[in-house]
Amino acid sequence: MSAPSKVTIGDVARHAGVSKGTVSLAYSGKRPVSEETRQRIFSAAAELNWTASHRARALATARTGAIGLVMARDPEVLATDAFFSKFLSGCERVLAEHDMGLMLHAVTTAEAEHLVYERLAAGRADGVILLDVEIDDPRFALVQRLGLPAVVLSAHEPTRGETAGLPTVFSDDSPAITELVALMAEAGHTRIAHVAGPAHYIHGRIRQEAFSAAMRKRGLDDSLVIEGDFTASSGRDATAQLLDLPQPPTAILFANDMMAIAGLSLARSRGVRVPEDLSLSGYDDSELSAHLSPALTTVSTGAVQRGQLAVTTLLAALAGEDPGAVLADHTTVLPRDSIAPPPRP
Amino acid sequence: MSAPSKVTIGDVARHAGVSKGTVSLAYSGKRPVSEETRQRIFSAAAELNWTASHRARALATARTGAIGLVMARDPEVLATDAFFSKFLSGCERVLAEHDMGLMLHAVTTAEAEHLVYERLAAGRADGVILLDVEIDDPRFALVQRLGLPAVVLSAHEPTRGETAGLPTVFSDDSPAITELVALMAEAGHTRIAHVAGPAHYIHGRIRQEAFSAAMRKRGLDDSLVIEGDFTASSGRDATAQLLDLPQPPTAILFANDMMAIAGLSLARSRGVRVPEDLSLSGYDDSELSAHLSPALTTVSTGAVQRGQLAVTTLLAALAGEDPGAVLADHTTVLPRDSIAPPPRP
DNA sequence: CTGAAAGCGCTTACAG
DNA sequence: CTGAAAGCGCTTACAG
Repeated sequence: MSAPSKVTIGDVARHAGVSKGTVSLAYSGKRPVSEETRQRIFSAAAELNWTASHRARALATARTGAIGLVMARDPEVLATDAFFSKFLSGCERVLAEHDMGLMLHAVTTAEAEHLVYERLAAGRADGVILLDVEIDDPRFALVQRLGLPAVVLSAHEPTRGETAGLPTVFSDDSPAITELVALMAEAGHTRIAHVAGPAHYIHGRIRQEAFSAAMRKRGLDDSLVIEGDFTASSGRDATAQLLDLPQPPTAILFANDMMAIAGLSLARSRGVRVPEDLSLSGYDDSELSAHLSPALTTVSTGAVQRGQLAVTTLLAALAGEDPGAVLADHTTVLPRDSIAPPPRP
Repeated sequence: MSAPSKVTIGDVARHAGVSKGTVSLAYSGKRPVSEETRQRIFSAAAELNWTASHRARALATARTGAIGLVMARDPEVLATDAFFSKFLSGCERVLAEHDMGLMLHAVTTAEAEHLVYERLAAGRADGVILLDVEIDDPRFALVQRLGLPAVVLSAHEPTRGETAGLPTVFSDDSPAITELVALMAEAGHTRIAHVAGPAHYIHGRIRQEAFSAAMRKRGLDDSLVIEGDFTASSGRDATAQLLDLPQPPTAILFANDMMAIAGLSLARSRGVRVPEDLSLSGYDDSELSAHLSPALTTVSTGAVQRGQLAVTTLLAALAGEDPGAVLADHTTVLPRDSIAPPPRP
């Protein structure tokens, strides 16, 4: 059990009777190497149990072989977020193909976040993906100042200048919201409330705007909106507030599953039947939502595909292309049992 | 916006009129540098906007400055797992202090997992933390063969040889389970069931063994055990199975919150009142559990502290110490509203 | 198809 | 307290 892996490309070269350059070429395939010497090299490497040092390669190629991802949300919230781990797994899928890795950072303050991006830019990552983007997000300027390649993940098609010219992968959250409103309205609901996500997030704002637009287009009152923060606790509180209204809504559209599930639980504990007395919908398609009783109508956001697309787009940018704004169209409403006609008055 | 960061330590040295070595020393403090030249160096660096290249430093020091973490669970399951993101945030806390990062990999097959460890060992990480450990986990031998420093996270004190001599951070899951059984038994329950996690995981097995031991010690029947897989879907199915019994249990102890929440939802949809007709408990303290109605009695596992401790321990191992087995004693039962006396027969 | 050599940008003995 | 130089282990023009 003595320290292994001290064998270098030089040892392999010597063992195979070739130069270090040839060993390198045999693996990279960047120039032809005769079949015979290639075999000699491979068996020498196998015999010596050699693997190229990632650190040396990184310095020589000026590539770290990793992308950065920084999560700036409270870990408690992240914990129950259906999006992240699926997104991560999508990223990993394409990173693995390219022999790359993912540097993950969790921060809780703005200063810490700033620092992390500086460290990433200093050679710990070749580029980053920007999540939970805000209006005029300060990170847009930061990554550009740092010369750190980045792609931003957004919830709608960026208007000009909105993402400061950075490559963007966007899904449009609006159609799904419109569809949910339609589902509720067509079941006969007229008093429909929305428990929104924070409006400073683009995805929070977009969902709320889509809700209002859809309601108004049907001539319905769109004023029943409470802003939550994606946590179960805010979902529960918002639901309590709505149920306490003199004219409580008969349907509530939540901006994510966690808030919806907490709301569902609260409603039932008050003797409000779901969906007979109250219809509900979530957003994000968490595993729980499908296995609740009743199962929660929600929206699958194609988080895995967005992860894949985000990485693909970042790699394209690293290769010198300008990917522009690319659409991820995997958002789908999943109608389940939590929406039914409203009770007779 | 031309490519920045092409400024090197040599530029700074020249600008400050010193050697590259002195610049290096001024920052690392590994040898004294006169206050005056230090200032010259710092202002030169500031003026040129220089930051040391992480890649070059990594090669020179034979340290990557990152630890590896590989998640081998289904992303759908991870998504709703209360443990990971808190654990990650704990890791980050101490990594940040040491100017280090975290390489995260998500894999779904055993081969992929094997490959990931080889890549990590090739210089992408200085060490790894082993999660979701199994009996005779093949990774123990793998990391040792690869010469990859590792610490394992376990759910009980390792018996000799169990973790192959690797440094181990363990929390003992047994006392919390014993306490939950006591809570239920003292409320008057005798037919208590357990919906377990997979027995091939150490934490799954330990919780189940603790359940059986606690039940037997009280002279209660410990045979009502169903093995789930930590998903909401398995929690729902197991609960259905239990409620369909001719003599259904009056209390169910679940091995994690997700299964418990799905079980709670199913029970109520069948008209079974919680906690009046059925008492329930979870494990992991997910954010949702506290904001459900009724709030779920569960177990806080100190995931953040365990993350911190795991990294601290790994850093100690990297520094050449032998940390042995260290106890993380932050497991606490959180009594809430989901346990009450059983209904009168 | 292959070799010898320079270079990537730091750190760290070795001298002074 | 400081400098000059070697070294970390690869890759990649440059020659042949």
